[in-house]
Amino acid sequence: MRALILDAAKKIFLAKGYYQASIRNIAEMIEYSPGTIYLYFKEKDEIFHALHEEGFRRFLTQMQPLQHVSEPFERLKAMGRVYMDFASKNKDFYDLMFIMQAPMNHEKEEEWEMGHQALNYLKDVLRDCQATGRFQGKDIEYLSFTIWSALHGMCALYCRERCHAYHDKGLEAGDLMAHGYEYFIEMLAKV
Amino acid sequence: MRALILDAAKKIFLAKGYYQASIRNIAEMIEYSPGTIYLYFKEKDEIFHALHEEGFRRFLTQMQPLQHVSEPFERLKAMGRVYMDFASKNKDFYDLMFIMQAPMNHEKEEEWEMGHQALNYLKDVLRDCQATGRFQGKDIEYLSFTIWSALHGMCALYCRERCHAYHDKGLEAGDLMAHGYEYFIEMLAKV
DNA sequence: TGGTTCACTGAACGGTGTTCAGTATGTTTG
DNA sequence: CAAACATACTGAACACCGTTCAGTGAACCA
Repeated sequence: MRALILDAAKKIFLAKGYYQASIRNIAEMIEYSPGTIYLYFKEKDEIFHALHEEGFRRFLTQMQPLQHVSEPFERLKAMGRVYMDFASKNKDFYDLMFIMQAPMNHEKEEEWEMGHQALNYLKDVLRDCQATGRFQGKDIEYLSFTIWSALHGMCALYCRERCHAYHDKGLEAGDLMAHGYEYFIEMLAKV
Repeated sequence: MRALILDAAKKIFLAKGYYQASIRNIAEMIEYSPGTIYLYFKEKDEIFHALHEEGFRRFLTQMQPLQHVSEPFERLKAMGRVYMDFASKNKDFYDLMFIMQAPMNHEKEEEWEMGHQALNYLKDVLRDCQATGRFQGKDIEYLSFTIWSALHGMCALYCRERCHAYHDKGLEAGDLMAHGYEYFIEMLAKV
């Protein structure tokens, strides 16, 4: 039943966004009464959280294979590409995971476990880079934040349609993301 | 009257966010009935839009003086600092302007005029940088996107509380932003 | 057969954005 | 001065929302 609800919720959440999606919509889709959903989830946020986790599971699944790329900087570049790719192809999951406000209210910070794991992948690869002589003298915390931010910035502008600012130039979002990433990596390679 | 409504709306919007803020709240604050607000604004989105514009007005007001910094790369750095500063000190305006989803639905893209102006400030300073030999061979559109994204990324993670991922390390958001910016500028200087 | 448990319902509560017939206060005109 | 019109505002109503909970019916066990 939980799975049935989550499946419908996923469709509706991702199609309409957190606030436009309603418990009644979800109930209608699975042909149950709204009350039923509350037998399986304490509140709307809890459904959100379950999807949040699924997003991170997918995300980590795509990241994990890259741990086998041995050259650290190559690994870092590959991880970045996968990150951007994940956002492009799972716009709504990305939004849910990194932009939406809804769930963080309730101080459920312990549930960010998977987020920390993803961040650790990044920090690890940066440490490995340092072992090969890159990023000398840089603080891993600050550096990881800088890199994460640069990628997140592009993805967030994309997800929230701020790339339209470039539309009149005939530039399509995918192009922007690809070139933006390329430029950033070039900068990163020189630091 | 419009001003009275906007003033109350600003307080409530910025305190509660777009979706938590209600027309009834605003009406209550100014001691009028909810219906009255609809005599001055077609819908909730229109109030949002008015605030959106005020945000950009403030933003541009802080940017404008920097046009007098003559050395282009110094001007770029100063603009970046002002951008980050604006986001830190006007978190809610920043959210409204660059993250919230609400208003963009209605294809009111012509109203992004001020956004374009801000973006042009960035592109102009980049062209000036190129004239002094920096950023050779780089496309202004892509480069401006890369830079905007890097700053936006930090601000967006800050606004939507994703910096908490660093909290257990005793790192405060302001620190992260400052060092993240510093690192990014260092990278930019080398490209 | 009676009692208990379980899954589910749907009306109800207090909230939301939005509309609109109605009111009450000027202002203008005959 | 009175009648006609204009303006400013109200607040009940509509259709939605998340959430709760008394009640229903079927399944199981004694």
